[in-house]
Order: sequence, then structure tokens, then C-alpha cells
Amino acid sequence: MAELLEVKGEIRFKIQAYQKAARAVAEHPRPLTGIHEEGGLSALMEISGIGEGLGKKIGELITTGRCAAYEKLKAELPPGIPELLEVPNLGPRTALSLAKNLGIKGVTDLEKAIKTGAIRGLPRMGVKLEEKLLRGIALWRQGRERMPLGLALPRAQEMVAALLSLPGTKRAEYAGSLRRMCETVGDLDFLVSPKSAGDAPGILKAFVSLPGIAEIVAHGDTKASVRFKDGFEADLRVVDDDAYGAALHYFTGSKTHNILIRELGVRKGLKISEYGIFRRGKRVGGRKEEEVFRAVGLPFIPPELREGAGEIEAAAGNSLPRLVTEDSLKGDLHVHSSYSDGTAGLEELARAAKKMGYEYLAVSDHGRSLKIARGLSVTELRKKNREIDRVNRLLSGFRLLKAAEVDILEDGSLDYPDDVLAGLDVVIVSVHTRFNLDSAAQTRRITKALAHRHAMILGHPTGRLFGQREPCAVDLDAVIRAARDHGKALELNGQPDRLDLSSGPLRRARELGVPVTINSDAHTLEQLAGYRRFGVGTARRGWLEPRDVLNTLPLGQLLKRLHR
DNA sequence: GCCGTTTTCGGCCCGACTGTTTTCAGTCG
Repeated sequence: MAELLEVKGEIRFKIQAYQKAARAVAEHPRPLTGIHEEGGLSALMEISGIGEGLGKKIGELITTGRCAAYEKLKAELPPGIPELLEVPNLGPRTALSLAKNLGIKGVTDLEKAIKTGAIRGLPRMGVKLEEKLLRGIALWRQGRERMPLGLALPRAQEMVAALLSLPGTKRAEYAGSLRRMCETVGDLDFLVSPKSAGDAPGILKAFVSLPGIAEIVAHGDTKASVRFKDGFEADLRVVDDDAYGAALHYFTGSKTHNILIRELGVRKGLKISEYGIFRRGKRVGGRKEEEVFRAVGLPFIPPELREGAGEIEAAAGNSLPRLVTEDSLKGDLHVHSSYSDGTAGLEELARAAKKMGYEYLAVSDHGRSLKIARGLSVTELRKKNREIDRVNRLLSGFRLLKAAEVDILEDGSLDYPDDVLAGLDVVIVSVHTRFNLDSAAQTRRITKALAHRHAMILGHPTGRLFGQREPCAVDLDAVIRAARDHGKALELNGQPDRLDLSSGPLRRARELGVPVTINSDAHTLEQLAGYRRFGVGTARRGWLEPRDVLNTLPLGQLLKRLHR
């Protein structure tokens, strides 16, 4: 609606109010349907940016699936505008002009009009703009996929190394959604400060000359933007070292967070931008990122929390969570060995985990029904457990735990008999089949499994795989409440393809006192070490503290908690 | 349209790059 209001020529501040509300909805840790169910309009209006007008419209959308004001607005404008607005480089002014002057009703029309030279006659439209629009149409056709964190992070680290190796570079790092450890990122953002002002052009030049670039989208004095042949997009910003901290804050975002911080600044008579912190035109800070927060009277807010989803209020009330760190994990409760579909043997897994500083490792191979992953029969499981005993006698100050990732069958029962489950240290229960049940059936299935006396942890609760499989239809809130009622834990699966649960449900679990385990679900030795940071990063986005995470407990307490 | 240790009215974050201009509009972040 904000975009359509912009086309219509509404006043800027009304448009901004809609945009702000849209971001507040998108970034809210819980789906608004649940909030509306519990507290109605007044609960919606408690969300900052949503007032009476927009609250009613959202409520209407939730209860009826429609919004009369939106439909009215759409009817007032030429048809095809919403589609045109999806095209990169094509905004509200151009869309309206194309629709009004040439009767263009969509992307196909637009392409024809460009080819026949029809748009060249319009004001402020020339050859360059034609080219720009054609590039936008090509991108629109491709569809823009976000990159999973697991691919983006190593790529960004390589690029930071390349930027740091330039002779004129003083400081360089990646920022943006990647620094906030978002589970997928739209592009890669880099920040560099030059050793001296004269070094900036060379740094930008080097950036747009990196190998594998398909297109230089922009290349100015302080900023450049490129697209690589493999689809990655990257932005570089070069600022004076004096402004590096302010720029890092700005470039890390999120946009909502930045706006909130800048508004706080305005109230204190400050202007905050990527160039620093200013009072009456005079610079009062910006070299270090901490200075931005200090200027508005807040403690440092970790990047993973900067979503404009309550972190500013928490910081102001001195109630920011003390987030879990990689160091605080004392073990991993979900890895696979060569007994099922993993590649590493038990002893090498144990030694690798011990080397990481872990006290324990649960080797949770698949249960017998999951044939595709070479799930273990009861006999094989017993044999594996005897080898675990043998390995444990070899190592001191470390313990392999007997575990299984047991399938939740379609009726909600588990894949091993109770007497087998009773002999295990850790029982993870997971869905691996029939992801397509309807929400009621899937929710029944999972909550029944959580009620099982031997179940301890629900593995990868939604089953999603980025780019491959949507989360299964399930009432997550009901699952989280079931975990609370039965005293069970939820897994945060740290495989970068999964990152399941994500930050919203994690916050909800924390709110309801449901413990989480951060697991790698590693199938190789490399994954055991490599996936920890993805799991911890996502946990931090979910506001989790060490006390919310079971595998920060020492072994004795962990087992006591799992078996209570 | 939203919001309030400046305010229930009068404000609303801040800036870069491109293209078509000769002072700025449009798009994007």
C-alpha cells in the first residue's frame, strides 16, 4: 500500500508511516495472527508504528483475508502498476508516467514500448534509461533469490581478505545482513577506510575490477556496487577512518534499527549518519561503533539484535540479553557417524569434539525406518553403543553420549521400542517423511511425539531446507507450548541449509521458558567445527542466553535435565 | 498515518549515484 500511495502522490509522511508499519510487521518476532487472536486491535496497536488506522486494516486482513482500503486504492490507479513496481530501477514516478502516457499494463508492454522507442518521447527518459529498464526487466525475470548464510559468509571473508590486502586499505570488514547473521542475505556489504583520502579511488577501482564480475551497477566517489556472474551482488562503501564506526553502524543496519537510532539522536539534538555523529554541525564522534550507541545513551547492541524488534527498548531499560557465544557451548547433541549417513568414525568424532573444547558429544545416528540414510537396526544400535563404551575408556575428561535421531512416524509414534529408547543418553525425535500433512495433522503428530516419555529434543522442528523445501505446515506456537507442557527441548539445527528454528520462534521459546539445544547435525568432521558459528549466530538472533541453551550445561547437569 | 521526559499539534533519518538537467528528479539503501 505504501508503494501505491507513492504512485498516487500522497504526502511523504503518510507513505513513510505505511512503510514503517510494514517493516514492523515483517520484523515482529511473532506472527501477528496469534497476537490479534489473543489481544485484538489494542494488542496490534501496542506495536510501535501501528496505530488505530493501520491496526484496523491489519485486523481486517487477518480475519477476512482482504483489505477494502487496499482494493480501493488499487482500483483508483491504472492496472499493471503493481507489476511494474516489481521491476528493479523502476519506481513509482516512472510507473505512473508509463501507465498514464502509454497505457502500459505490465512488463511485456513495457518491453515492447522500449523496443519501439515509444518511451523515449516521455520527459526525462532517454537511451540510458531504456538500457537501465531492460536490465531491470532481465533481473525481474530471473527472480532474485537470497543467498544462504552458509554460502555468503565464506565468500565475504575471501573478499574482506582481498580488500585488506590492498596497499591503501586501513580497515575493512563485511557489514549488512551478513554481520547480523541473517539466515539468508540479499547482497554482501563491505566497508573500507583508506590509509589516506587519496587512496579511496584506487580501492573502489580494485573492487569493481574483481574477477567474475558481470556488471558494474554503480561506481562513484565513495560507493560502488557490482553483480557477479554467479548471482552474488556486493556493495562497497569507502569512508574516512574518523567515520568508520558510524559507517559500520549505518552499513550493518537493519534499516529499521538505524532509523530508530537516528530518531533518538534527533531528540538529543544530534545528527547521526554514516559520516559521524554531529551536534550543531560539529562532529562529536564516529571513529568507533560504540560511540553511536553512547551518543544516544544506550549500551552497545550486538549486530544480531539490530532488527528494530525491541532491542532499543531493551537497551534503554538495561535488559539486553547476555547472548550465548561459541565458547559457552560444552557439547553438541546431534551428529551423525559412519554408522548411518555420516562419514566420520566414533573415535575421530570424539577426538575432534574434545579438541574443540567440548565435554561431550551425542552421536545421534538415524533410526531404523529411515532406510535412505542407512538408519540403524536395534542390533546395529547395540553394536554402536558398545563401541561408544570402548572409545569412552580411551578418553579422559570427555564423553561420547549414546543417542539416536529417531523418526517420528506418521501417527506420531517413535521408530524404536521403548526399552531401546530407555537405554539412550539422548533421544532426538524428528520428522523425515510426510512433510506434506495438513497443519492440524502435522501438529498432532509432532505434539504426540513430544508427549512420549522418552523423547527429549525435537530435531529441526519445521524441516525447511533453503531453496529446496518449505517449512512443513505446522502450528509452531502449539509445538512450542507442547514442549513447555511436557518439559522437552527444541533443537536449533545449525546446518546452514536449515537454521531451524529461526529467530522468531526462538524468542517465543525463550519467552515461554522452553530450553533450546544448539546442534550442528554434522555429517562430517568439518561440519562439526564449521557449523557451530551458524547455530550460535542464529541463537543470538533469537536473543538466547547461555541459560536458555541446554548444551551450555556441564555433562552431569545436562543428563539430569534431559532425564528428569 | 503515527506519535509524545520538547509536543494531543506539528513534526516525521540521512545520504549516494545516475541521468538528464543547468539545479534536480528518481531510485535505491
